[in-house]
Amino acid sequence: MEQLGVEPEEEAGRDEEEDAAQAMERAEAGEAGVVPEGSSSSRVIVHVDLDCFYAQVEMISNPELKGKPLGVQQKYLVVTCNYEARKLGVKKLMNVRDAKEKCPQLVLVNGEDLTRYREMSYKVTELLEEFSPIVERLGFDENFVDLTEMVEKRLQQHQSDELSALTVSGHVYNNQCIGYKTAKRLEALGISSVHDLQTFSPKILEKELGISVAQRIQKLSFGEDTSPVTPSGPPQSFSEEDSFKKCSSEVEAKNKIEELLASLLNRVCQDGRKPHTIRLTIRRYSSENHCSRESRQCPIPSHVIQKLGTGNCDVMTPMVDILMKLFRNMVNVKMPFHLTLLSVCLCNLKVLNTAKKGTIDYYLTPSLSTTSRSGKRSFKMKDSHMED
DNA sequence: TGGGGTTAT
DNA sequence: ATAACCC
Repeated sequence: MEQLGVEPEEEAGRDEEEDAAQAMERAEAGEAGVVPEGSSSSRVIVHVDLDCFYAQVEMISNPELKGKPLGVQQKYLVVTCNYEARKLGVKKLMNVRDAKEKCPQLVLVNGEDLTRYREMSYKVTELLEEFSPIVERLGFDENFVDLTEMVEKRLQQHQSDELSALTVSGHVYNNQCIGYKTAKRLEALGISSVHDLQTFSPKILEKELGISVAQRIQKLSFGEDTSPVTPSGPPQSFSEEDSFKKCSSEVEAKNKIEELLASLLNRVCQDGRKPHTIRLTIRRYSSENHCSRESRQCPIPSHVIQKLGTGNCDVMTPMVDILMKLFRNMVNVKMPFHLTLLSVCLCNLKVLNTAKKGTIDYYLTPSLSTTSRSGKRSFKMKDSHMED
């Protein structure tokens, strides 16, 4: 086996940060899996998966909720719930009506505003980054930490003062992942179990799914995942969306877009980097094909970018104007329309910098090097003079 | 089915 | 710009 993974158990009713810290302590204590014998390819990766994260954040915010069956509601869905609620039959992504029917005592809090969840989520990631900078986020509540280097260092120390080999506990991370679309295609090939996939002809699978997907999922079917833990760093995009039963007029749309944009501007202001692209996404009402969205994006004019984060200058107006142009590009407002979702995204984030052309800093600045992978702690920016 | 995110094409 | 994936 190339890789061992560990999924630390979380404990109910604890502060999320404590959970993460305890998991790491256990990993440090040697409970994480490691293969000492020479194989240089073996890695130690801890998977920290927080259960019912939103519900836990809510219980920390309001301790009176602890001990009660609690669900977090977005629109008419209970997106997650605590263990008390689960015991009483509430499931993730359950309809509010079904949940109330199953569990009349269920306490519901609204979780449509993700601000506090997002903040707590990054606190957890930052905590894990103290152990190793190689932390990859998956959603708001999962982190993968590559502890290979840390463990190897400790192993060397250990070997010098003790003659024993370390005993290893921990289990192979069980990867049963296959997305919806791929699952359908596999089923059409008669593949419905992990075993089916393990024994299926690699050649035919490659023809069917393309070499990249085919080889990857077949390795996964044997529990082998050699993909690196890629440090997530700061987010690549900021977006806010709102879904609703019906939006059928331009003014209505504009009001909602203004709301979304206002929150986004706060977030982007706190981040410090500047978005160079803006995108508007819509979902049209339709009986079928509910999943499909359409979007339009465009560069943010540089004079608008400069005003970002300066607070007093009105950046809303020009940006709303841009968004409404994108809107009318997608929606013929002279015809009746029915939208069920609007989303605004600010992306293509660039670090502002003091680097002048021709200096060492200029060439060392990630946002100016061609690939621009928004450098995080590797390059801390100082004062923000601008010369974009 | 929410309100986010990422990468590949 | 979209599609597919993740939570």
